[in-house]
Amino acid sequence: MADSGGGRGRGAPPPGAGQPPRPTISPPPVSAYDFPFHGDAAGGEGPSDVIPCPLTPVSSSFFDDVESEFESFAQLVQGAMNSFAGAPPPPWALGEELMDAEWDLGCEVERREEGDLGQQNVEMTEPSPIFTVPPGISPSRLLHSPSPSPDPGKFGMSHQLVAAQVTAQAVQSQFQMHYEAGCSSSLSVATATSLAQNTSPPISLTPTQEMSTLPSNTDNNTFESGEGSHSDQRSQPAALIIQKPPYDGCNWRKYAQKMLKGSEYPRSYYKCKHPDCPATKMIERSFDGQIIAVVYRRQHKHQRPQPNKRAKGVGALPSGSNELDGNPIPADSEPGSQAYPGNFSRSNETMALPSASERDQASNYGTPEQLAGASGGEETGDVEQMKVVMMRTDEGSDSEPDPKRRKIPAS
DNA sequence: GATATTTGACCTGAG
DNA sequence: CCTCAGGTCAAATAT
Repeated sequence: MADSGGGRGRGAPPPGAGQPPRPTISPPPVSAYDFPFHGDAAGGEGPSDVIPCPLTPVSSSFFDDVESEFESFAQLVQGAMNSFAGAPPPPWALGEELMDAEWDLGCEVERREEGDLGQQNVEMTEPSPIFTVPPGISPSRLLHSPSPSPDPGKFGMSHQLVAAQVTAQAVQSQFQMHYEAGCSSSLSVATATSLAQNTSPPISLTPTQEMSTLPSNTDNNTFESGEGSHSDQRSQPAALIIQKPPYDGCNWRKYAQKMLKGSEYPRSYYKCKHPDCPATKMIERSFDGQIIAVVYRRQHKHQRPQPNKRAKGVGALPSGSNELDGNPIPADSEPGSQAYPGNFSRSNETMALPSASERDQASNYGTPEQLAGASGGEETGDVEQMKVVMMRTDEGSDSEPDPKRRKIPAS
């Protein structure tokens, strides 16, 4: 009710000020264990290495926490970093990997909540490297990053948040690297972008603008920049860039936007336009328009549009399939960015111009098999149950009925 | 005029 | 049982 009243309107406030150079982080290969579920939903082709979607719990609390427990937090981060550091930063296209992984899983990336984070935290500390911190980025930097309003009391959470943040950063960085390299893979998932970019001078650990630049397939990702042109974005990271939700291959319709309590950024809710598709996704964006986190919920019940392996291209929509739902591509869908990953299960090859969207898409769609399975009734009897939580292993995610379903009016 | 987005209200679940 | 927070709906508005 009233919560949304806060900051509605995703207006994009003035971009914060300049941002520090983006650090480079190379995400290391992640083991499937990261994704407890989905083993091969993809149809078997799924990559064994799955990278957890970097959903970063973005919220002001993060900063708060961080600040309050700065030291501890630093330590925590450092520890995590150390672990990561050990992993070799393969130049592989993270985006693709991610995509595949997500896709295979049909992954529903779920933003880890505080509680969930706890687990994450554990993982972070564990030897299993979620990502490595390349020379470009120094953990110390992260550690030293200033944090805005401290909020003592949430220590535990801060760690988790931090961890998540770091992960996200890593991923983001990676994506960016790819982009720059010419790889168009992008991370649609939650990347922690500068959480505090403008809001506060805080943590510099966020590669922020990366996201903004990333998708830049110029034509595909339609960024809404206050004024700037896409080209500028590349060079001007600080510019206010509003990233549109990544195109997943299906059309999403924004049906709501809300300000979360602990978050400084509003969360946008999108629904798959497909009639039967219960898939929804939530995107958190910073005021700058950067995507901070993307969470997918439920799987698409419909078949994913067939990507004709056409690379993006403005007119490269997959033939006919582009209309995924028969609807014109909404702004959110990022017209033009349709490079669907070939199949739900795999898309690497197709990704000529993978954009964040692709990844996104992958994450939501079930692979054909999955889809079928869903209907068939494997465990997916209901897509809703498909809620796969990236690291949430403790909860019975499968038993999740429907997060919050509004009661249906009797009439 | 149609479609998409915005926004307040409502509902549900968790604490 | 109550309150809080999150998620969704639907009307209003914008494009």
